[in-house]
Amino acid sequence: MHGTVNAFGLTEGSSFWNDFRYRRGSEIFGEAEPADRLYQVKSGAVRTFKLLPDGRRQIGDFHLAGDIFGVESGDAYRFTAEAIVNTRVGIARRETVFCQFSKENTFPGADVLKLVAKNLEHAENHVLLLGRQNALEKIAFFLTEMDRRLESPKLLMLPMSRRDIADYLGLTHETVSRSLSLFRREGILAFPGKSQRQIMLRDRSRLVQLAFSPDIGSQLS
Amino acid sequence: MHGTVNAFGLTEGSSFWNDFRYRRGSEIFGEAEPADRLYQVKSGAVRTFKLLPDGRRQIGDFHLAGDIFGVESGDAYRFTAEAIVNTRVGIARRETVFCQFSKENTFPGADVLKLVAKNLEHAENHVLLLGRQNALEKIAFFLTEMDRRLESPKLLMLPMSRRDIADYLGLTHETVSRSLSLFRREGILAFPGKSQRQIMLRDRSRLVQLAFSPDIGSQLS
DNA sequence: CGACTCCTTGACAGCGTTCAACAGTAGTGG
DNA sequence: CCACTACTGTTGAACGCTGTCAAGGAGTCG
Repeated sequence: MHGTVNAFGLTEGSSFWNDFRYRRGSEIFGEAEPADRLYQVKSGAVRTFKLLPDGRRQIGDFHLAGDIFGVESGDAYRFTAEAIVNTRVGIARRETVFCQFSKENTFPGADVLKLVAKNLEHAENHVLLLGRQNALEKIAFFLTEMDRRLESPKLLMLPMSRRDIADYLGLTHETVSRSLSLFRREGILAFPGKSQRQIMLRDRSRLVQLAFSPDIGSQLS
Repeated sequence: MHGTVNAFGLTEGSSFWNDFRYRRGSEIFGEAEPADRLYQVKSGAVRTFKLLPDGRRQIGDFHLAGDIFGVESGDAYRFTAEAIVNTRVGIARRETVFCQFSKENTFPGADVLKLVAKNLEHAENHVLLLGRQNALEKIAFFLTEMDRRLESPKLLMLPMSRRDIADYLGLTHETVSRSLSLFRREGILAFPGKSQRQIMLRDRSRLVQLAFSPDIGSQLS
């Protein structure tokens, strides 16, 4: 075995990751399908979501370069996964990965536990966000989260559409658009590029403050 | 070791559970406290929740007789736990339980993984509920969930208040009350007892249908 | 280049919240 | 056991946040 070992004990650049490519919008795996594989984003981005019978969609999480997704402790995937943009993905058979873990660790299962626990923590925070925060707080929180995960670049290059953001935050794409426009008018962010998905965060501290203050929004014009 | 082994491999009536009692409303553990214990509800009910800085509350889950709670893979609790009514709780030191697991299982970690995975699945469904369902769907879903967990009794005896339900579903207590009244007027449920927490489900199939149909609600008077 | 999709903005509607009042219930203490 | 008090639940009225519907322009992918 070769390659460097990351925080989850998964080797990067190792032989058991087979590279695949997905066109934007294409499905990587479907809800309720047998969960026999594990995935890692090499480049691009992925959304995992659930659908209600009438088509309403709730995105559970976005997966960016380096993220592992498709981790299940049961037999089937509980989300559908789609490529948001053209994406390169590493795929490994579940048994292969877990088997290699067993050889390397005195406490097999610890690493899959760590991955599941990370998902749980994210979902728990997501519940709080969806249940008790208003539109402006949600947008502020989302921007802060993406900024952190993309390591606070000069310019935030979002791979996802307004509708994706809406389906992640429990809003409509119109409300997302309006909230971003409001923040722009307030000078909190700017769209310096041609694409509206390139966002410059001009006041990160203000954004963090807004993420947990329901009333500040109403003070904005 | 004695006692029967349940689905999670935790022995019931076993020696490592120390019994404690909590008055209704009292705190069992607090968010961010060291997570060195594991809990099981013997009788009564518990709520676990997060608070925003300004006091808004989001209940993550209710724990009923038999349920295990306080399972963490990290160092600290991520929720506060309170007794909803006077409650008897079994408490075990975390190391004790995990240690006993190790002796009994060839795959240590599998059982805590199972518990964490169960929490994750619940949180994922909760995200869908909060993000994409309206008030009537939420209430119908909640009643169906409680009915299932209490094993479809003749009369649903809810331990929690309207406000608790509201904070679980991301609503206000007034909206919860109004929705329940609407269902009562429609003959879907009834309050046969003196307490409004005793609910008789008169049409379970209708309730399940309502839980995933946003438009049916508007057809009601 | 052309046909999409994506994003923004406006006008309006409606769902759920907010504020308020009141009745019923239950817990507390004499 | 009863009276007191606080909590709980219901309902009404008005408001406002967010959704819905619509249109138009910008961007992007093939």
